[in-house]
Amino acid sequence: MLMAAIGDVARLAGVSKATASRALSGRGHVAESTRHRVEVAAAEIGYIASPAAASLVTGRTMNVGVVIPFVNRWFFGEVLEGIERALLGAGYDLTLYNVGSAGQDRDRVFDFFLARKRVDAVIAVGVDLTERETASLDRREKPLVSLGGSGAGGARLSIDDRAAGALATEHLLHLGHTRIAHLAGEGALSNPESVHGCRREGFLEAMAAAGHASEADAHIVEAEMTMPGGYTGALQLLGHPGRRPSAVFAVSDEMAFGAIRAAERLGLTVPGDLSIIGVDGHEYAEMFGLTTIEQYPGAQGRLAVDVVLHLLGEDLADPLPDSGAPLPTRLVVRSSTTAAPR
Amino acid sequence: MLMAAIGDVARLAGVSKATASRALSGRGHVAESTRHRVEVAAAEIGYIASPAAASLVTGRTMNVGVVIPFVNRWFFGEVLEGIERALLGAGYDLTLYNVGSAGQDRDRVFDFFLARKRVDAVIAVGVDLTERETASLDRREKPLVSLGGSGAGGARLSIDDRAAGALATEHLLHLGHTRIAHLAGEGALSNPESVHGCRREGFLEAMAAAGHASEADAHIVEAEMTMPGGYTGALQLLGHPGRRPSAVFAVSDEMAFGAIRAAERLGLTVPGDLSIIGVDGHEYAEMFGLTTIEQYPGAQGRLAVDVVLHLLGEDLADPLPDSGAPLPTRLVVRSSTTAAPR
DNA sequence: CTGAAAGCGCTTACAG
DNA sequence: CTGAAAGCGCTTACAG
Repeated sequence: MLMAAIGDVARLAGVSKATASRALSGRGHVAESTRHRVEVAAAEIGYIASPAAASLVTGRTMNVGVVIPFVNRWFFGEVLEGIERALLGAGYDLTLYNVGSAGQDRDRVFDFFLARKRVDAVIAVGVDLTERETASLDRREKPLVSLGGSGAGGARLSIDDRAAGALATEHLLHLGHTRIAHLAGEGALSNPESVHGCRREGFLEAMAAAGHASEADAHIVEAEMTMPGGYTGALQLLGHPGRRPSAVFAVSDEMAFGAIRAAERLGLTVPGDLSIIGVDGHEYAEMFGLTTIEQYPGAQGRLAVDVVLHLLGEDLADPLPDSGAPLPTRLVVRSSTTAAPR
Repeated sequence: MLMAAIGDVARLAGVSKATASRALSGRGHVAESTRHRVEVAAAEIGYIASPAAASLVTGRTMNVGVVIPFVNRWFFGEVLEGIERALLGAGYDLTLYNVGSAGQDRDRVFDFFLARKRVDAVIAVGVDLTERETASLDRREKPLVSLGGSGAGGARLSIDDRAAGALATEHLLHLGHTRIAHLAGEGALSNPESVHGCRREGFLEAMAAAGHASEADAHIVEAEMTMPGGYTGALQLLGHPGRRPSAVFAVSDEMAFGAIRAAERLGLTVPGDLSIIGVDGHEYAEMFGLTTIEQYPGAQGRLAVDVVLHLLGEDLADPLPDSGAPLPTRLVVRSSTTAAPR
């Protein structure tokens, strides 16, 4: 009684376990009256199927693993919430693997945790996957969807980070700025395929196209993609006497917020003395008056789930959008950018 | 071959499935040489046990459910990361249920997802649990640890929120402030058992003890516990002509950051015109120069896991600290608070 | 539309 | 120390 099994339901409803199973799962034909009797019986004794038993025979766990390097940075948190909601809605569980850069923990997750038959599929968020990692999932025939980040294999979803970097830069160029600095993410130079690497490329391209290639190179500072990272990086950029930039393109909104504070600390007004643009559409952007290239991480997470469900053979109400097309972004101009001082 | 079973390992090692199982799990006696042969065989064919099969017979899933209302607020994100790391280290999976205030989603999580035999235990973070919810877990004999939040049943871990609120207020009183406002969390008044409800109580107690009871009541504003919430709330508090407070106790650091920006926007200097104190020890606190009552959410998450493992009968290396004792906090004074203007 | 039987891949008494 | 057998709780061909 403590843990009613399907046999108990069957007995109470006066049917076989097979029929009870069919009635409850909705697979296979069952007479309407029978189904009703089974449902009543199940409700009466509070029957809930054992996922382990079901999984053992069906091979499906109704569980999706999510590999994500951060939980506490806005973009990642939003994606995670979007994924969770969509998965829950579809009756799936979400198993969280919070692992970042390569290392022991990450190997353990891929080699042990994900290799077991515990998840039906994997969503990797902002992870630069190694060949070994994708191959491992491939071998186990686990569908893989990756959102942002680099690596071959699996379905890939991402905005056009290079275009976003170029657009942000062009916005500043368009306002007449030429001394434009870039607050880049750590490893942007050494890892050009990464999200922040691509945005840096976009910055350089736009600057080169406008004839400021040499200017650009000298004005890139890499820092942690957080508000304190942006603060520290911007202090470095703005405190240097002489060639102070008149505009900064920050690779993320969180860094841009830090840059705003750094400017204020140095007595510079934004945007009077310094224009600042970010990328993300962070929920604080409005409060900071930040011009940014919005993206929609919550929707991205939900889309990743749609793709996963599709790969798992679930019928979806809505058709999937064009695969391969970059995810939507939008330039939102606020008060942190203005025309270059004459 | 694609998915090697324990029978394959046994055959290759020339032993029975029972022996292979014992050798691999470490339960029961196996000759050293036999164990070695089995391990070699398992490694050779890349054998990984099916958790579903094991769980079906042992009744253990090696999986802990975490119920958490936010992922993207600093305290919650830190707790979640702490829990994840500790669980992973102990070989457990973490299933994430991102549900907040009561509602359909939350009922579904407790009635369906958590009721199944899919998790061995539950950690609830910052959730005010209803009796029905704790009873449901109790009935299924699922250990429950809750961190912050209210509700009977299960092991409870939390800082002394009332004391934290009182201490923050006393710090300001000690500096000579009397017109002290409180930026409270939403629902602090209507839900006095909640985290922000307790901190509000502490504020009122300290103010009353100092003879400023009537002053206090008039200076409480409730807002969302985020930076924009703090910004909006503080604008309201500070923009009102006449009786402007000289100090603000914000229920969380994130709100305090918003209050700092609001003050600046209104042309007030911090701490010259306004002292501000928060609670949390947010990673941005140093950058903002914020005086705060630190707590240690990462360590809290790890501790919650220790308690859960203990309840699950796992032997722990370190003994558990006093149960019942509040979790540690520490007043860290920075540049956002100073003596009251004369 | 329904039931009897087999089987998913493990672990665990029970013998020896 | 090791093995044969039973069984965890489901689902799914296979019959009827």
